[in-house]
Amino acid sequence: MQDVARAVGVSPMTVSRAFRNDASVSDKTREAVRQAAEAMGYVFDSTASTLRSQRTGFVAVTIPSINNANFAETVRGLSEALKPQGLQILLGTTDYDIQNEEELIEQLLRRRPEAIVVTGGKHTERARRLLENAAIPVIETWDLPERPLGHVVGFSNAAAVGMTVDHLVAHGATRIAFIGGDADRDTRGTDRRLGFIAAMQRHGLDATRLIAAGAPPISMREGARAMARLLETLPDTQAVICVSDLSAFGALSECQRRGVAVPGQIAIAGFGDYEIAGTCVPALTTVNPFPHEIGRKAAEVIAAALASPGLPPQRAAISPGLIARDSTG
Amino acid sequence: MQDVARAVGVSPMTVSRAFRNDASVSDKTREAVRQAAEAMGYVFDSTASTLRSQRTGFVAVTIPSINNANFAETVRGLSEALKPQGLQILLGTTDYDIQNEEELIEQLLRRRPEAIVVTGGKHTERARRLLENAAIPVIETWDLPERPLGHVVGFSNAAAVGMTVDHLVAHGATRIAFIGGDADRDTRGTDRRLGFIAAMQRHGLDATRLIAAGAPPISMREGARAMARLLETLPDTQAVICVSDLSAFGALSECQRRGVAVPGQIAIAGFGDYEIAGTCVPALTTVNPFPHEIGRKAAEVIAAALASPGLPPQRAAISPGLIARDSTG
DNA sequence: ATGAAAGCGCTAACAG
DNA sequence: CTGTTAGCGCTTTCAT
Repeated sequence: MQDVARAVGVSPMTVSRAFRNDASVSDKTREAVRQAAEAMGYVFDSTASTLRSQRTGFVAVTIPSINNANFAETVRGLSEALKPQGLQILLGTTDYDIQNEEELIEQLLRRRPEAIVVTGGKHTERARRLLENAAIPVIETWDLPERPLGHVVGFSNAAAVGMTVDHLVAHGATRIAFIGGDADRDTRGTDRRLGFIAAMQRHGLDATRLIAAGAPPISMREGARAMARLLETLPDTQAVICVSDLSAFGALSECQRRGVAVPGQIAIAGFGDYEIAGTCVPALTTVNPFPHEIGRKAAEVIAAALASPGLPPQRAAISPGLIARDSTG
Repeated sequence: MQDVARAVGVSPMTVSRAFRNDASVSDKTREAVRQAAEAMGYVFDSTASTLRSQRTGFVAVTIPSINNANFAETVRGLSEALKPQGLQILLGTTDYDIQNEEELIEQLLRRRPEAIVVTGGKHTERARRLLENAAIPVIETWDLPERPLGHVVGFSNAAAVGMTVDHLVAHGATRIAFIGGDADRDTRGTDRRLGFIAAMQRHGLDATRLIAAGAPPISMREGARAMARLLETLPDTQAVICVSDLSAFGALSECQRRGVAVPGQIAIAGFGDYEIAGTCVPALTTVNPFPHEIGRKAAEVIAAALASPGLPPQRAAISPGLIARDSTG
C-alpha cells in the first residue's frame, strides 16, 4: 500500500480510503489509486485490515453436508442476501455429527466471524458454551429448538410431517409407514419420525410401521433398500412417508423395479421439494420447507442484529407447504 | 492471550506455543494453558496469527454452483485431504459466469489464500492476470486447458462424450442427438458438445441434432423440455446424449410421461454418474468423471507445491469411466 | 523449555 | 478532502 501511495503521490491513508470506497476521497484520486494498484499487481490485504478494524466480513455457516440441494439452497439464500452487506460466507460441514460440529464451530470462531449460522438446534454442551461466549449473533436454522441459543429461523420438522400424515389419511390410508434414519444419529429425521408418530396417534392409527434406514445422509440407495424391507415385512402397507425426497425417490424406483404400482398399490410421500420430486413419474407428494427463504431470513436477522447490538432474540417460524402430487393419488 | 498467560503464570509466548502444539512446551504447561483458556472462554484469534505469520491456512476454491453433487464431491475430496494439512477451504461460487469468477477471485485473493483451486480452464484476461500475480499455487480442475495457468487436475470433457458416442454407435445407433446448454454460456457443456460433434464425424454420422437447453445450470426441467422439443422436431432420433445426468433424467421422465419407451424407442445417456443415474428405472448410462478424485488429487498437488515452491506445473489427467446401463439397451 | 522486543499491513482516531 | 500517530493480537527472532 505504501508503494501504491508513493506511485500516486498520496499517503497510504488515502489509498486505504480509496479501496474502501470511502466517500471522502475524490473520484480522480480513487481512480488513480485503482489504476496504479492494477498496474503494480497490488491486491488489497484484508488480513491486515481485519486485524486493525476488527471486522472480518465473515459470516460462519455450518451445514451437515455440502452435497444436499436443500442446505445448498439455504446457503445460496444467505449468500445472496449477505453480499450487499459486504459479508462473505465461511462455510463448514459437520457430516451430520454434533461432535464434528463442536470442533468445526471452534475452528470457525477462531476466524472471528461477525455472526454464525448453524443448522439444527441440537449441539454439544461445549459447542453451546462456545457460541454463547462468542458475543456475536447466533442463528439456528432448520429447526425450532426449545432452548434456543439466540435467534432462530426454522420450522417444525414434526409438524411438517404431520401435514403429510393428514393428507394421506384424508385420502383414505390407515396403514401408513415411515422410512427414516436411525433414531440416535439423524436429528432432523428423528423430529420427523416423532412428528409421524404423534400425527398417527392423533388419528388413532398404528404408528409402529417404522423402517430405520441407517445413518444420515439417507439417500436414494437407502430409500430403495428400506422400501424393499417394507414390502417384504409389511406388504399390506398402503402409504409410506420418507424422511426426504431422495429416499422417497429411491423407494419409488424400488417399486418400479418390482412392478408395484404407485400410488395404486402403495402411495409414497417425501420431504424437501427437491427438483426430482416434481420431475419423476409419478411426481412425488412432498413438503417444501422453503430452504432459500430460510437463508434469506437468516441474513435479514444478521443485518438487524449487527445494526442494533441489543436486539432481543428473533424467532422466525417458516410454514412449510404441502405439495400434493400424483404419488399419493 | 495476555490474560490467559497471567492466569497460568507464564508469558504470552508460551501460551502462543501451547496453542500451536509446539513441541517445546511441556505437556503440563500446555494442559494448564488449555484449561485456563477454556475456563476464561478465550478463543484463539487467528486473524492476528495470520497477519504476523503470513499464513492464513486458507485454500480458495471456486465452483460454478454449490447446488451440484459433482462439484460438491470435488469440494469434499479437497476438504478431506486438506484438513490433515491444517488447511481450510474458502469457498465461492461463480454462477457459471467467468465475469463473476473474476470478481470472486479478486475477493478471495484479498484473503491471502495459500493456494487457489478453480473449476474450468476458461477465465477473463484480468482473472488470469490476478492468478498469475498471486504467487501462490493455482490449480485448474474439471478441464484440460490448452493454456494452463499453473497446475491442472482434470479430464477432457470432449473425449468423455466421445466414449458415449462410441458406445451408442456400437449398439447400432446412427441418428444420435445431443442436449446441452447454449453454446456461448455453458463452457464445459460446450466442450462436451464439441466432443459429440467430433466423435459423430469420426464415425461418419450426422452431427447436427443439437438441442440447446438454455443457460446453465441445465437441470431436470431443462432436460425434460429439451426432450419434448427433440421428440417433436426429430422424432426418428434413436439415441440422445445429455450434458448431465440431471438433464438426462428430465429427458427420461418426459419420455415416461409421453409413453415413449426407453431404451426401446429412444436410448438416453447422461454425464456425471450422479446418484440418480444408478437409481432410476431404467438406470442411466453415464460417464463417471471421478469428482472426488479430482478434489483429492488437487489437494495432493497443493501439498507438493507448498512443500517445494519451485515445483513445475503438474498435470494430472483423470480418465473418466463409461458406465453402461439399461437406458441404452 | 521459556521469555523480551519488534513488527506483520493495515485503519481508528484525531487533526487540519 | 487528506495526513499523522499509534496499535490491532498475535508470532518471528534472538536470547537465556
